[in-house]
Amino acid sequence: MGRQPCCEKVGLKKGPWTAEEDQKLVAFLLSNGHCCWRLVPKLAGLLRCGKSCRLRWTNYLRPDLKRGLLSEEEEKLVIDLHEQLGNRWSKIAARLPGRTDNEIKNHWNTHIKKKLRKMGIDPVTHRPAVSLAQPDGPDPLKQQRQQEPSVSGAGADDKEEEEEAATSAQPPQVVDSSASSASAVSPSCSSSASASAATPGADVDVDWPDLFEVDGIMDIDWAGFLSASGDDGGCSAVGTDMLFDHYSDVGFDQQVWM
DNA sequence: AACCTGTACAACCGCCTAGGA
DNA sequence: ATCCTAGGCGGTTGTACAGGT
Repeated sequence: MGRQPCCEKVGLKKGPWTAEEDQKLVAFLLSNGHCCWRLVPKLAGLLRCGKSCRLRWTNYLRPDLKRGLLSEEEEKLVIDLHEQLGNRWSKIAARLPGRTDNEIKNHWNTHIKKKLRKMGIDPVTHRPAVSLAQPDGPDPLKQQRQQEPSVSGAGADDKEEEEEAATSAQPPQVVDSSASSASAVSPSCSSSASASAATPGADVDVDWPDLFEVDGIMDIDWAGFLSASGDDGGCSAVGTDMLFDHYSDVGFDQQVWM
């Protein structure tokens, strides 16, 4: 049996993308869009699988992406949305213009999760984590796992448990209200990729040919092209006041965070 | 200066789902 | 109703880099 690979993997390149590959992909997508991701690498002259191209485009090359750290407001929003939606990163990303699910997921796992734990908040339930009463004690994660029923099955069960835990704190009434805002963001940039790429951020006029005079395409300050994004370029330090507000009912010590 | 460890993030993998034949 | 394909999603891994010893 077994599952068919998404594409012929033989002879395909893996690993980090080179600037040249980026240029080829961007040039192709901007001029042609994508009718079918499977054909994109062939037509663009890339030794990559379509899936890889799609990922590279949506997570890294899309011109409407913001770069840099999440702002204070964005981080707060991520926490809010995670509380409602659980690990539905794409849904969360749909509410944050210019951010990708991958980016948010990474930020959550590397930054926010840690901060919440430090604050004594269980990042899954968004409630005070009992086991964190002794921050220097045994690994709170281990204790948490021990408290939970066995999750050796992984997969769907695992997810359901987490969702249940997350939603038990607050019922998931997020009926695709994301749809409205999501449409403005178009994180999946599916069939409208070419359109959204050609007109990133509505009335932004991007001089695309200039892009290819840059060595590594990601050296480009996309934000510079996207004046409509309206943030500070993503370089602002992630503040915490809003988090303190958010969890004020939990009653954690602000000093712990600092 | 060299090595070790931890962190951040890009990329991959496998599963799920929607839509068409 | 069933099968197949492509796209999408979330979890996990790999790697480069920074900081510490």
